[in-house]
Amino acid sequence: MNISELAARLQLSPSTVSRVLSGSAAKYRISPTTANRVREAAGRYGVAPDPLGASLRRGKLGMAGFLAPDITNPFFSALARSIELELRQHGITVQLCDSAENPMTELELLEQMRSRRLDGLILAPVGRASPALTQAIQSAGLPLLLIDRILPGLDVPTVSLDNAAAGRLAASHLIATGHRRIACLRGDHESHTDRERFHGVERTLFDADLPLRAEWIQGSGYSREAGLEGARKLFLARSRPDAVIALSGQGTLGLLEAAQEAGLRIPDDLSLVAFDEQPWSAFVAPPLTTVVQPVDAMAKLAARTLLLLMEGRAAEPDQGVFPARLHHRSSVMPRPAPASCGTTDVYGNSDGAPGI
Amino acid sequence: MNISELAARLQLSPSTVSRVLSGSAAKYRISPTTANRVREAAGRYGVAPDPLGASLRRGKLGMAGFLAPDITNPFFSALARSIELELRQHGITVQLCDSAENPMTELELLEQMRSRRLDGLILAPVGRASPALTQAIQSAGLPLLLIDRILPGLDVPTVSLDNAAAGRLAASHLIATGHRRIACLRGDHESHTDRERFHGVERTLFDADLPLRAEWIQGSGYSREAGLEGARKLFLARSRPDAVIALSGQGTLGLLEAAQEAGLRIPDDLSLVAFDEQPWSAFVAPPLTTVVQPVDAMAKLAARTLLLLMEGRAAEPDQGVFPARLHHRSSVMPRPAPASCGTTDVYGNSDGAPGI
DNA sequence: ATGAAAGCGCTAACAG
DNA sequence: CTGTTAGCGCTTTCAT
Repeated sequence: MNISELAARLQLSPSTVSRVLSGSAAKYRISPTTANRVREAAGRYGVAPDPLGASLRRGKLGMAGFLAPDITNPFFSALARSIELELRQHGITVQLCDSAENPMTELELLEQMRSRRLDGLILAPVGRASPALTQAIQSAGLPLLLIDRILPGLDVPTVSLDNAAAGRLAASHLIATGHRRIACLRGDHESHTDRERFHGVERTLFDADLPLRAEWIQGSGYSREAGLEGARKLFLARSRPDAVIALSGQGTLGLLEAAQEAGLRIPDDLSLVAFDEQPWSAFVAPPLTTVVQPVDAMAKLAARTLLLLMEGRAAEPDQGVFPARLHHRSSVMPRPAPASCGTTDVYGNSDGAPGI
Repeated sequence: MNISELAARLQLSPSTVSRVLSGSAAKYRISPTTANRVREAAGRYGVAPDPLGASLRRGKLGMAGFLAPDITNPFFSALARSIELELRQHGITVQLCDSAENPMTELELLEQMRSRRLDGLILAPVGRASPALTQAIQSAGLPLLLIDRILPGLDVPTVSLDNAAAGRLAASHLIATGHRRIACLRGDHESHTDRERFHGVERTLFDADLPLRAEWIQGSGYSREAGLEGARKLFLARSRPDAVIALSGQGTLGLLEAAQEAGLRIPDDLSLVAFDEQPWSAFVAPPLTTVVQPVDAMAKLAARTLLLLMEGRAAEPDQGVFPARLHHRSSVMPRPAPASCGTTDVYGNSDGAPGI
């Protein structure tokens, strides 16, 4: 039964019933008697306004979207949960979508959400800034906000980590603990996030006069498989690194797998700093020193900013860059300082022997 | 711009444009000339039928829902991804929702989806079978299918693991490897899933004449925190078990944490079989022997069955119970058989000394 | 091969 | 305080 039918049964006009049921009884000064009569009947027959009709009429859906690149990644599922919580508290339902790290899917989904006239969208892009995507975003015509992986050159409010600083943080820690042969397992090179993190690492090593050999830069992609493949290559490097920074959470899983395959012990053979704290970070062997993002704070800011945007207000600028923290555990083993300025190799593994 | 405006510009009626754009040009024998003219203009102006209007008119949304109890749990996020993939291939968008293991939220979300007139719903319930939930499901009035956690006494198509058999599988393995003091870290006792798994374990131990002390049954809830708390109690047991079966994936994380706290070594001090293969199962210390569910097959069947249901056809009965497999890794350490039938305690830990 | 018209269920402007 | 009316954007008879 719908509002009109109920109205008929009550000998009232649909308007009146609508007003009561959509909570504007007071505003229209519906008599308490009528209001109660309506509410009672609505309850009894299980009548509620059909959101479809209401949305069509109002031009509002009461629904925002969150499009994540990988719902399987704890970072994004945590983000999703927090965003949903925050938005729901403000009466906004969220439609959660997963592009599975696939730019095509992402584009389709984006188009879908646009055409469904969502009231707003939080987008954590796959990270590949294609013209099509840029275009789709710019012409989306709905309040939109980017989170985590940034698309540069796009004038859209944004919530993200200070990725360059995070890269520096990881590298500095490794340097401070005596590592001198620091490798990097990257994510998707085309993503701004990865580039910034890498840039931070690179810069820090450079400033410390430490080499960053080409064979120490591996990995291309955010998947576990990409991490596995990259790490395998890394472990085949003729000159073995004494530490590695893994720039992606899923990639770290691949690294762990490769290390297992190769019989490489962490941190004895190789120290590891891994991006993204994960539920299991403390329990793998060894417990991982991680770069942790303030997921909750980021989600909350994103949600609130979107709410603002949806009200037509402008987002406050520059609130959206968060600092990373290091969570120290045992995947980093301090290395003794080299005897002197010479090329002495304490670990005897710079002789070109392939790693394990 | 919408269909009518486009029609006006083309000097056509909205009907014609609608017919072309919704793919029924052939059916109505629209002349190819007109059809192409429409398509070209639609492309140029970026016009597509507004799903809202279409849905209202058709009474169909082209959208199904998946309501998961914990999107943060890899099992459910994997499920979500597979379901979405399958459904999207059939032109159905899926709205993914997360009830965060909260029955209230679940109820609200369910009500929402009902009122939004989704075309179908796959529900992985939190697992607590309240009358309100049962009622909501029965009166949902949309094609609905339960997955993973079953609500008994509800005549609804269902896809699930053979949980009792899975429990038996885990217990038998432990018995076969010489364990005689087998504990169980449960999930939410009110969920059918947990009960069945536990029942399988209990029954197997009983049949093998093995004791199952009350203090060896701990844990109540699917969260990691619940697992932590339960495991702590377990490790305080006056009589220490030589193995534990963890009935929930998130709970296992808590167990691992508690073991770490207590300085308990797995599998030396305690063997572990954990439910739900997780991305990290192979990398924790030690790599975990897990009970694995055929997630993909389950998701596919669920999606296909829902599709059937949405076409008004009945689901085939009894296709929906899947067997579990054991993935052998190193968290189970074979125990030597006791010398004889006596009470000899090889590990010297039945003397009532607290765990640790 | 196309158009006119009705109506999906709702709400908001306007009228009383 | 309540009703009337119009129309959100679309699809689908029914007509031609």
